[in-house]
Amino acid sequence: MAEAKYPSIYVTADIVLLTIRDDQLQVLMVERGREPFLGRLALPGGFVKPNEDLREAALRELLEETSVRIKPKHLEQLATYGAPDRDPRDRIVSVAHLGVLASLPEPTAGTDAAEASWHSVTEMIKKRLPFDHSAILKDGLERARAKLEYSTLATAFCPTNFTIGELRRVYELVWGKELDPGNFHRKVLGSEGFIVPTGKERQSGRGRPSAIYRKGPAKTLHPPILR
Amino acid sequence: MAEAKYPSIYVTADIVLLTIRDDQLQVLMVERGREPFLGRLALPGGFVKPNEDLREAALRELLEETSVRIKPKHLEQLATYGAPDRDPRDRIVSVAHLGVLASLPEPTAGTDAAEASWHSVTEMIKKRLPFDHSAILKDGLERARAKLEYSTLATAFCPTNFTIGELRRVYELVWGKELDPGNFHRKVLGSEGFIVPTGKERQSGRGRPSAIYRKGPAKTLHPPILR
DNA sequence: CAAATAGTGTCTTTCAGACAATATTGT
DNA sequence: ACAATATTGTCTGAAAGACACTATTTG
Repeated sequence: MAEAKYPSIYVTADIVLLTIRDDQLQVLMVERGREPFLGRLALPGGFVKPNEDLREAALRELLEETSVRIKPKHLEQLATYGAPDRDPRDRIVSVAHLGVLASLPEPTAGTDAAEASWHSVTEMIKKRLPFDHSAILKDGLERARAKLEYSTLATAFCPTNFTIGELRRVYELVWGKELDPGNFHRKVLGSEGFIVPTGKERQSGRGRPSAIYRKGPAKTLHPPILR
Repeated sequence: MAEAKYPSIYVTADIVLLTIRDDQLQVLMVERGREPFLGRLALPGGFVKPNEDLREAALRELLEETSVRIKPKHLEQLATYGAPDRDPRDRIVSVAHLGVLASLPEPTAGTDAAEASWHSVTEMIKKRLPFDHSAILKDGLERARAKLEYSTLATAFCPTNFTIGELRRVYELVWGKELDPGNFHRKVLGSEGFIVPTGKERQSGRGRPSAIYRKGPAKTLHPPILR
């Protein structure tokens, strides 16, 4: 093809990885190990290899740049950011991904050289992040918010077994507003295939024990759970 | 950065441009002028230039490859396709876009070398298109279908002035099913800022004359118009 | 018992969808 | 008058949201 006429472009895969920790919506960030923006907090990501799919690249970078061993329960492409000046040095097009994970047993961890750490999404949204990572994070958050309405994405924030109260907390933290426990309960159970009972009960804390559920087979919610 | 370690990748911008012509949902295709797949029908698109935004590239390719002078009323990024083997020769990542246009006065037209022509979406969906263009077209169609529900995208298929009947026809053709005229009428008028009356009336054909509307200021529909 | 959380019941409003009825034109 | 399209009206059922109420646990 036109190899000479069209100088190639560097392609990276970045990822907005969300989880809920300490009753907070958090995002995984890495401390940049090289210029530009050395030492600054940025979204994890890196160059796509010649024979690698975009999704693979996002997953690999997650493993390399951070010590996140467990794969995200959910991973989807978000959007591609390609403004010519988005990187001050080279022309780099970034294919951003959105990932969602249940809170890990081991908190931050940091085996490799790169420092990976969880941060409050609210705080990261306020900060000015390097490159166009502020826009990417904002878009990722909005995507997650929107998908809670009509998809079963919320279960990706939960461990295998969870209570309706925990699921509700996911919605509350991502949407940033409290929901009526009673109405939520009914809506979730009324949405075909969203969650299935395990038969088990109890769990933690004070108050009446709750039934324990697992993710159901549904991918989309009928009817949806609106913001 | 790692220029040596990470061989660059070619980036193209492709576009699924939809319109309604001859009471049919149609998509703009070009006849490929070079290998691979020389002579085959494919989605318009081409290489992103070094200092060009992705959106710009999509628009430029549309102008270059086809004689579509008028800009699409709507243009958004669809998704990025980057399977390593999606192009049999080089590693090419394609940032696909979705465009929507009102039916042009001049039908196909074809000034440049490349042959551009409108085709029934239904037929193109059935066909096996080169590269992964079948998947891209399918995704583009699904995006358009979904966006009719909660956005004002449908008006992008219409000229400046249109009747509710014409707007309904957009929904019917994109969704592939007939809608109740009465219910549609009420829903559209009840959706804040979707369309505004021009005061004018009449238009064409048989039957009671219809009021003429223009696109309103709203971007999203409250309440939505569900499939 | 008080506080906390889980879960159920009730009521009002909104809206979707089916379908009937009326309005106004061209043939 | 008839066919076609626009527009309005009526009814039923689903679901959202507010909120009261019951159930069951811990402290």
